[in-house]
Amino acid sequence: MPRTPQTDSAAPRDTRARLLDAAEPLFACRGFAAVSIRDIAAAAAVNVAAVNYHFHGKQSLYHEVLRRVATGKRERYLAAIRRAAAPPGAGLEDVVAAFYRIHFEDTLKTPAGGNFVKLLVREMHHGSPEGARILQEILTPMWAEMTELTLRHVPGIPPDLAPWIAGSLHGQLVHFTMRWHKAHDLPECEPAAGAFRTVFPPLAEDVDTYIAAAVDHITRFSVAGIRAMAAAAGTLAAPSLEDPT
Amino acid sequence: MPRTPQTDSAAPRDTRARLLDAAEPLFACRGFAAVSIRDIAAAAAVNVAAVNYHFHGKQSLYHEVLRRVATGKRERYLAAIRRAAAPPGAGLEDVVAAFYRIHFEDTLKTPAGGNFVKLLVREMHHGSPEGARILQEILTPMWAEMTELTLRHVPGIPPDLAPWIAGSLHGQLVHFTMRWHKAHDLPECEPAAGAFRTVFPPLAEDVDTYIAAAVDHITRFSVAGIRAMAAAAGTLAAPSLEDPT
DNA sequence: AGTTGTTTCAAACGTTCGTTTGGTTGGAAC
DNA sequence: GTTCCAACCAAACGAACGTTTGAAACAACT
Repeated sequence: MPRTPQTDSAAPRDTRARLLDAAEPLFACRGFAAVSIRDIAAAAAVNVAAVNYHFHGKQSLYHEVLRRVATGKRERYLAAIRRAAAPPGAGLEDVVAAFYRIHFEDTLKTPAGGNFVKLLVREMHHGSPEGARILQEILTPMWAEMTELTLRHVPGIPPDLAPWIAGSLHGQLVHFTMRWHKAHDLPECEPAAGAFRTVFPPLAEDVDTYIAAAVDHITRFSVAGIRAMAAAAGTLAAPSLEDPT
Repeated sequence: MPRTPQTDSAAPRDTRARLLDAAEPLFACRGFAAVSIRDIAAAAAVNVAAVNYHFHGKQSLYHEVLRRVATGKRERYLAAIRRAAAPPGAGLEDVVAAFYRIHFEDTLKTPAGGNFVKLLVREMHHGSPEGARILQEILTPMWAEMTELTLRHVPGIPPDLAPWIAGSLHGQLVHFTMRWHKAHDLPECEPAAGAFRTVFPPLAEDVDTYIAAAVDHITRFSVAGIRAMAAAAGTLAAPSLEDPT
């Protein structure tokens, strides 16, 4: 039987939840290997053995963090999409802009969203099969729906071109998301911020200004790209750029 | 006085060079922390102490690897640009396509280029200030020239829009570069390939097919985007998408 | 009060890591 | 032949890590 915790003082939350809360930003900022369970235990103000008691080990704690941020992101996304409720006469611009705005608002302005995208990028670039599997399982349907909803609004896109367009959208999304975090996060989280800002100068100092400009740019840039793909696909099947015969 | 090495047998290259050659793919695939100097020494078939003798330690070896791949990339890029020699009447499409083709040919088809881009992405996402500084110092002029050469061919782009366009180009470049590596590299280098292929299905099985399709797509998509930015900038200063008044 | 089962903790365990040590090798300089 | 020194190597060192241990603390129940 679970006892009501509490030893003596204030309000010690469930040790398990405190570990998850403490581990999430640490893993997001420094990665799995660079965070020791002693760091996590210290941040959560609990004993090191608590990690192996409440979870089976460091790996399981990390996987639990991944599961939590992924499901959180999915739920916030679904809620935001429901709230944004595409108007009847919405065009491609509106849909693309709405998706990007939802993502940036969540990812750049909330700690949970920021941790999610950092863990996601990290896991996709450096991760274990198990970690990538956890994220992929939770997020794949959400991404598929995003792509499908976007491309539904432009006719004449052959199915084999859709993943290319989705790739261009995703690449820009990741770039402009990480660009903000790399340049504006606390130094303890982004130690290489200086060099990054030299290569990619900050495009705005205020979050809301950045989001507005980023949504505006990506939408304009991508909608033109998508329309060009549709137009080219409408004229001939697989045109080659350097063979104008 | 450096003696000619050679103890007895065949042709034992300089131990220093062998360490660099062995360390480069290991660091590129697994990252700095996940590679031990014992791994490197074993791959180079030398003693572990050689790392601290020829370099000052693991970190210095890693920085030397970074320096070598970055300068190698820059030299190959300059040679390729000189070889590609923009024809007099070259349009925006030709310039953009040439840049992407040069990059993909180097990054997807040569081990050195593959190691470079993996180390670069890793260092930009997870790196130390010193590592990022090394790469930034060597690559910044090259990237600035790439952007300048590209945007020179389209008039009417205000200077403050250039970094946004460069970001869109860079984001797509990284996405489609890593997309190939993640899906087609050896399992020992990409352990999460399975999950990655689920989220981002492979777009081609042959490298040359992939490069041709990627260059074609990114060029068409991006040129349309760039032209749209130029057109919008030509009509009004900073038009807002959702304020059509 | 006593028993039970869960939770916490200080301490230690065994491993792996980067680095250092002390000594050997082997060709070049005298 | 002797000296010299860069190069190499087996072995060990100290630190940091993830994990385990055994006992103490605590609330709930009889």
